[in-house]
Amino acid sequence: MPPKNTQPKYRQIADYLREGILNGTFPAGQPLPSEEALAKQFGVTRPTVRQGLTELRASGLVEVIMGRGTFARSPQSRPSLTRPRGVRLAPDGRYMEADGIQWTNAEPPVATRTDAPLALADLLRIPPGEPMFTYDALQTADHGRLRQLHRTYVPFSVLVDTKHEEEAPLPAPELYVTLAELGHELHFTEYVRTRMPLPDQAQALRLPEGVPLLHVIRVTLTEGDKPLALEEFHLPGDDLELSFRL
Amino acid sequence: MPPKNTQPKYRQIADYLREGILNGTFPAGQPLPSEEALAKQFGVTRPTVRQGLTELRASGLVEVIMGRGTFARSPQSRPSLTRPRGVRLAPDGRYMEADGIQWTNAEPPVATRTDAPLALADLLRIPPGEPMFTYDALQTADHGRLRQLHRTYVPFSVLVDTKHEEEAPLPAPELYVTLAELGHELHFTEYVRTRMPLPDQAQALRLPEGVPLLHVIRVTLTEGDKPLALEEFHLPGDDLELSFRL
DNA sequence: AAGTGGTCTAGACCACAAC
DNA sequence: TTGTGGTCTAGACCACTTA
Repeated sequence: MPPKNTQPKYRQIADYLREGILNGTFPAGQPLPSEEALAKQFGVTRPTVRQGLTELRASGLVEVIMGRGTFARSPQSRPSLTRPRGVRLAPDGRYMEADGIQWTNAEPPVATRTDAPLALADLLRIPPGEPMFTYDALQTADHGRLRQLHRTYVPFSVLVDTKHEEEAPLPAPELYVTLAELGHELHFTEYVRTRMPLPDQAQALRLPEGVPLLHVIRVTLTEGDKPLALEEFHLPGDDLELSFRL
Repeated sequence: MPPKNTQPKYRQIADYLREGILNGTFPAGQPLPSEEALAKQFGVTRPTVRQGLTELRASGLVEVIMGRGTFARSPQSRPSLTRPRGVRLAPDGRYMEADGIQWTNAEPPVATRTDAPLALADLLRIPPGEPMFTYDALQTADHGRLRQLHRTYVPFSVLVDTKHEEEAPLPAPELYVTLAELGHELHFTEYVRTRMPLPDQAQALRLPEGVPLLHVIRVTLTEGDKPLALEEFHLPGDDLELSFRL
């Protein structure tokens, strides 16, 4: 038996379209041929065409607008926004993000208490299960065009013998002032990961199909590298890059 | 007419399975019910079940092994590897990656000349179209368990009046020595992006379905912030995180 | 051999957008 | 009204894995 070296039809269709999108035959923003037209062109039925298109959607190369058509997305172009990561200490004792973005909470932030899951306990060097103050916020800027999910964790143990023992501290950037007032010189480490969003994350961040998340964990440390607090950021992976000075 | 508030069947199936994966009903590494079983359970046909499973695949929650079944993937757990980003200058004048990983080229690296595309010309502050030395390598470490795509760009203009005017310089880390010998004190900025891989990238990095890429651009600069060279890294987005000290 | 997922057909009917 | 994509059926046959 000769080896089978033919690709499945739906993949040939996907390859044809991807090729066209990357080489400019199907320019970004322009509609692809309709599913019906592709079915006729390739001599297959519509479900087969759709199977190919599903691949392109999952890889973010294509965007579907209901009732209008399937559109090529700009692929590997430059992100429109670069966010320098860092925290600056102003002369007045306040802290500012290096990117200078002014966020507002889309909804009132949710303050709760969480027991530290293993992964976070590890980064905070506290026992798993230790209670933490938790802040949860969906933040927007630039009239809703920028979005991020922001979560703050402060272990109870960090705040014993302070006025915050019973009352939740404010989230960053005020949190940094609170921590600095405990007598520490703060510094920060960030951990960057990526993954595909869950449906609720995709909705909150208005992510198109096939667009991953950037997941940033920022740990606030003392000068002696003792972890004080942890923040989680979920950022849209399209049209955004982070920059770090090494 | 009452508003239609029923989810499509395939999405109900996807939600049911995703829920089960996240809450432990379907533990990571364990097989989900077969497509046939799910079809019977939900009273639908197999294509409908598969449409739901396609969603979970694209979001990386599920892995399919041909002939064996569909398996839950560990979702948001901690990555097994943290790579501190940075470059260290050893006393002997050599440079080392902060993560200490020793990479070997899976295949001989490909040296070519490229004309600077707009996005890279911008970061290197050279005119678009200026020729650059280019190195391309698929690197592995830890017996092939770690993989990264590495590309180096050095504009011709940086190397005029040096012995490398005609002969391509070696890629990093030797490149840094070469650049330092031009009399510069080097520093580095990294830009982090994410996106879904193209098929060839997914294959080279052995990425499972639904796993995004980390795309890191490192620019080597003089003490006066003049860009000298640029490297691109494509890293698997699962099971890996980058860390940066701010 | 039995069980799994992979590919594909040939339709049907619906929801949405533009004209 | 027409054209687009969205959902779903009821199969068929194939390829791969395990026993």
